[in-house]
Amino acid sequence: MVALKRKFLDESGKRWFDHADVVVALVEFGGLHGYVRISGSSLGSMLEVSQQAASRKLSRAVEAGLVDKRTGSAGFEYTVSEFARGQLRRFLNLFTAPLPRVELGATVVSGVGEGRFFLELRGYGRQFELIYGFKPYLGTLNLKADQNAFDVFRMYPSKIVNGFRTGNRRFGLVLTYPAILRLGSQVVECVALFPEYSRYGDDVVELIAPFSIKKKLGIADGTRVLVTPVLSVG
Amino acid sequence: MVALKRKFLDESGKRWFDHADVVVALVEFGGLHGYVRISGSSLGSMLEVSQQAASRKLSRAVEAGLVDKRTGSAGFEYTVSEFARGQLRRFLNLFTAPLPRVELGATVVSGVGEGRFFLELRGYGRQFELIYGFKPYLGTLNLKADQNAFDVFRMYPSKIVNGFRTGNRRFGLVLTYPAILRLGSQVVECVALFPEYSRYGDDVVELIAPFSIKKKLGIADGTRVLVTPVLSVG
DNA sequence: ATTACTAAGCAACGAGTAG
DNA sequence: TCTACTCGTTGCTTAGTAA
Repeated sequence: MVALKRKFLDESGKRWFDHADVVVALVEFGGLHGYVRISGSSLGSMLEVSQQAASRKLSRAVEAGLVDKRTGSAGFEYTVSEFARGQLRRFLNLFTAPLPRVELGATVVSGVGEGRFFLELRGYGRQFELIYGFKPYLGTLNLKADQNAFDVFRMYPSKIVNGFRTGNRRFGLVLTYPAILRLGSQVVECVALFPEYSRYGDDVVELIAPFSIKKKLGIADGTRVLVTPVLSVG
Repeated sequence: MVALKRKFLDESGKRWFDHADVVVALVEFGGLHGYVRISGSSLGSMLEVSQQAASRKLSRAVEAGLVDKRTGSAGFEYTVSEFARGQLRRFLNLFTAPLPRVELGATVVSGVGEGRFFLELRGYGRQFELIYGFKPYLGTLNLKADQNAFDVFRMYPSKIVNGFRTGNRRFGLVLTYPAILRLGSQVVECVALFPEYSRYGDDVVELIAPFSIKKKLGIADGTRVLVTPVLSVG
């Protein structure tokens, strides 16, 4: 049972917002469309820090690969790196994109039964009840979506189930999203789970409901279904 | 001669990127569309800092007015404040808006002749020459634009003229942008200046060129002109 | 003018713990 | 469980200065 750590955020140190001051300043002064000639002291006066601090911040942002540096005729010039632009694009997308009404196509797959194990843990179970007001059926329905499901769900407000530790074992947090599952004309309200530690990738959705979804809808592995993130259940 | 400090960036401490980690995490977990239930320890595990640090960061972001806090059924809930959303919107604009081909309508106004004084300072003059390759005529043409000119120009890559100090006097930095000035069919390539310290507001554009623009175009106070930011002169 | 070093001060961090 | 306190340590920031 190898659990992978899901990256809710990028790797520390290489996240653009670890160097947000430098990146934002560069963007504000045109560093998105080309190299900007800027000295440590100028950056310092804009960010209201010393020349030394500003120079250091710049070097570190360059080291982290978020800012590109070159030598111009009148000193060093900097621009926002393509790597940082990529991260920014994703972030801005979250900001500007209206909540999409997406019906994710997905195929029912079989889990390994560990969903039951986790749901039985008081640390998780109590939180689910508190947040959603129902005692979940002790088993998850696993779907393999046709695309990256987490990227779709994460645009919605998550209800966070906090992690905890029992004895010497740590259990990670779980991002949960209210969802609707469709099979033909049948509709089930449920909750999608994206655990911090999971055996699955971002295209797998684990669903819970107050009852066995499989039995209620009469589905088996391989059945095609549609799943949609929603703002709230009920 | 009262010089106002132009705000290139927002006030320190109340800038969203001073709390970028918290704001970004909140956005990533849906805090844009409503309150998100999140504990210090959860935020900590996402940002890879301790529970204490995460709680502190949250409180500080709340104090700064960037994050709103409320008490939910299962603990505190947070959302990105409208104040922060405003800052983010402006930032996103810089990022997503294509460089607009704007012709700013403006009226020629008379300055107080201090343009000449600043241009004569070696600290500025040498940098202008180095960057733009011409010795500026010792006087600025001042325009009062019909809208906030700085907000338009700042979408373009700026060439920064660094500040300096002579004796005990400090001279702030100047953001400069290549521009084109139009009067009827006549066109002049010039450079727009937005000094850190200025007597004017963001709707006033100070222009320099290798020659006297006023004489070349035969204009006087009150003449209507059009000014357009461009990527480069020549 | 610039960047970058060192030393001293101070703010932020994590560990432990209380409420 | 949570938040929030203290405290010792770490690491960032600044001033001064060299190159």
